[in-house]
Amino acid sequence: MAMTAATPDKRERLLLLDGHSLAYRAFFALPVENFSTTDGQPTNAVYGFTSMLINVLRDEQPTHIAVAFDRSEPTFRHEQYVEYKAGRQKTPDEFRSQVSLIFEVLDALRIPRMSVAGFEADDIIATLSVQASEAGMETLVVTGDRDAFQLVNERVTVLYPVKGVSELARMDPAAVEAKYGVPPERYRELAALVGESSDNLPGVPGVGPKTAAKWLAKYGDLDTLVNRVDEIKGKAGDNLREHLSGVIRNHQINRLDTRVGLELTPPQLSMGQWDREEIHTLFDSLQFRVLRERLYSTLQAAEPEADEGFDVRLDAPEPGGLGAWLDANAAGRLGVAVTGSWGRGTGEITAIALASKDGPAVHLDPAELIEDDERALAGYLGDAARPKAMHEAKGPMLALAARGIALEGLTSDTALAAYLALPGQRTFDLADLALRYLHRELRGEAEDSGQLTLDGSGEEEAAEALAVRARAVAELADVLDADLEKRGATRLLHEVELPLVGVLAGMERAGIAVDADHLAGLSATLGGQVKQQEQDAHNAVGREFNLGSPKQVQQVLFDELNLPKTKRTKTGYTTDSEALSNLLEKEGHPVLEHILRWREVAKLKSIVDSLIPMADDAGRIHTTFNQMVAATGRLSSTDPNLQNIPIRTEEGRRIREAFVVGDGYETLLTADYSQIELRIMAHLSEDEALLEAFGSGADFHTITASRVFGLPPEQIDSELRARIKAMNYGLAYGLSAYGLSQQLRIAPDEARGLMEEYFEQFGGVRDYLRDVVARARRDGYTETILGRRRYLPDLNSDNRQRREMAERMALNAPIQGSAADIVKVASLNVDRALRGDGLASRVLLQVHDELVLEVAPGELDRVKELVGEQMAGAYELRAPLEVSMGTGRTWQDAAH
DNA sequence: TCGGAGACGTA
DNA sequence: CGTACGTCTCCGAG
Repeated sequence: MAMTAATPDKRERLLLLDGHSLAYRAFFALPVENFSTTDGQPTNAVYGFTSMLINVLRDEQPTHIAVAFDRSEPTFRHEQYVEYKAGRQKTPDEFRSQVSLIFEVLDALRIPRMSVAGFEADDIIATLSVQASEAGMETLVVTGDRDAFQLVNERVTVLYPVKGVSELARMDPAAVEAKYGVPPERYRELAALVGESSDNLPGVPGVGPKTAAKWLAKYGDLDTLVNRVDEIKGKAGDNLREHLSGVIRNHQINRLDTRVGLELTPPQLSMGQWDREEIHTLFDSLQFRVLRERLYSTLQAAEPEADEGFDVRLDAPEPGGLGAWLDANAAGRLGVAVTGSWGRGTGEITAIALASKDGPAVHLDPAELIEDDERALAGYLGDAARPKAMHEAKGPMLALAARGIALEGLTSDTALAAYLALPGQRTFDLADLALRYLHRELRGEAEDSGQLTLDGSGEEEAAEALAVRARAVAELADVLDADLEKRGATRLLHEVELPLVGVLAGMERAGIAVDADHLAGLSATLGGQVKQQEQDAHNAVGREFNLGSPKQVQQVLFDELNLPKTKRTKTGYTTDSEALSNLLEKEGHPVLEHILRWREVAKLKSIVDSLIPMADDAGRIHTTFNQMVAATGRLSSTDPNLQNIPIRTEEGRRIREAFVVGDGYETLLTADYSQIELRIMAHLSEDEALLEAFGSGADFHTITASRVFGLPPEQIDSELRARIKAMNYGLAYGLSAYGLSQQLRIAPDEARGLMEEYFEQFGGVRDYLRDVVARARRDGYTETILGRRRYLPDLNSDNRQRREMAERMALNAPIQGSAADIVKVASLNVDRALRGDGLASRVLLQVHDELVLEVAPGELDRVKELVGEQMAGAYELRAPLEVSMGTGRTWQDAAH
């Protein structure tokens, strides 16, 4: 950390910021195009302000702090001079929407913000700086308003942004004098002569800082200058005499008031403890990732409660003594921490530590254990009756399984528990959770007391660090148990998420077989097409360009070919497939077809090429399922993502043909839920008409369409059916009439009429959707059928974009989340039933509403029956779940 | 080298 | 101006 002149001393140091002035600076310094959230909320001012704030906290290490804001009401200056600040441009809307976000940042950081009717931020700052000086404090003022220079003295320094938001000029008395030629106490007089256009305070024409400083130097002060104004010669002298009253007025108005009545005094402004959770949530929603990291590294030391670590005693049982140690120390739940590596369905353990929440710990290197101890360890880990807690157990589970060690008896996974408590978080770092829930730093106590020996090779430290993790997990598990109980998520954790860990590990371990030759063939075919389309596109334009660069595509289409502009994006005009298809229809330029086609085949080729090297020696691909990322409760799949393998196009489906049944198995089986989300919507809304439509057994979209249009089902053509199908699905996403009109390419009025008629028939759905949002607004969260919550604080945001986004999330979360609940229960039950019946068939993949299984020879009939039963019976909905299945050698063949 | 932006694959 | 994800590529900032 760079700390030269700014090295903190013992003295108390008050930091005062001018909120509006700095935010306004940031607003114009940072391009709004580059600083917006994905949902379009501009954040350039918040970002710049927060960035400056963090920098100055880091560099100046203040002990006290406040941020002052202007108010919209007129101030005493307006009373003195009606033209004060007249002629200012109206504050841009993009700026105004960010002020409340800045308030949120400050509130989360527990930084007091102050504003007083009738006064400007500068007056508050002036008052506080005087009071601070009297209290013996040093003051730093950060503002983009030069008026503050009048406050500068030995105890008050102004930090003035010079360019952008990253550099602050340190204005102490010497710096002010060097820049303006007058000492700070004369600055007001100089400013009165020069004027301030942004405040609509005109100065003397032709007089700049140079001349003004010269006069003040010659006459000593403004009073004397005014008294002897006749002595000044030349044009400047004439101007001064002519504008003398203005100068005197300026001098009165630019004086900062140092006697504003305030509720807090400088000693009351000490830096408080900020709320890590709030900052997480807020910065997540603002999409400030880098800033959050910077904030944490700056303020980590400022978390006063976090000065404790974990005091763990490490036992070293004799060889052969592990069993006895476990009998003595593992009566209750132990925390288990593991180092090693894992992924792609396998892994390796390098060390393992066990610790109860208040007893001793043990650290083991599995490679060095004698046989007795290894047996004792495996026996303990595999014993379902001996409770354990881990943090992110799935990876270690894979690594243990690779050693032939089973892991049973997991009664908590602290990451998973935290995910249920705070499903919107991005990460569930153990150190973060220890701080948040235990108010402790993830480190040993020895380090704290300085007893750490530095001669070791680091092995001891590593062992202690792992023991600390095990201990932290043990303690955290209890606290999270209590937290989940309060949130009503205990059963969800113990009966769904925890047992699912093992099922997912099994799926990852199994992997799915691929036909390498088929993939290679596809890659070659697609490669040829990519080349061809690229060539054709270049020929159609008459020059080469990079089809993979949206920027170059924009240039070709809109600058060179002068095609009509499409919808705006942050950086230009969109070239997405919808826009290009529209252009193709209207303009018919051949290059459009080639770009679209190129994108299609290039995408497919990239998927194929990414899969090829993923296959292991046995020709199987192992994805990783993430159980803690989706805010709604869904799983996600990475490395590779097997939940987005193409299916919509003929060529896409060719990729599905590459996923095949593996050696020793008879066939693949896919089983999926029909319209699970719509059934859930019918269930939750209890809309009689909708439930009846599901009960009738006929085509759901046709039946609902026939009700809406008042026609018999046989008169519902594909066009009418498609409209209602779009409505049916769109409702669960918070679709608007406008959105529907866009999708169906009909007039907004027509779409609105369609929605009205729909709700006429299915009023229960409308009531339910309304109610869901209202309840979420009141409670702060939505809930699924199994009690999985999603917290949506933005439902009460005063920012419309954010609020409406949160409303759509509130509509969708119970539906998507309940579907996720059901599929998870189904996965568990299918797996359990397969094991229970001693079958060798196994689940390989879960794709949101679909399971893919590999069926062992001779088991197909039993497996089909079992899967159908377990999936349909996973949850009793008022619109009963329906499952359809298909089998085949490949994933594609198994489609149905 | 990293990360944002744009595009696009799935449910 | 319809939710939830992950990955690829390009390209500018560091």
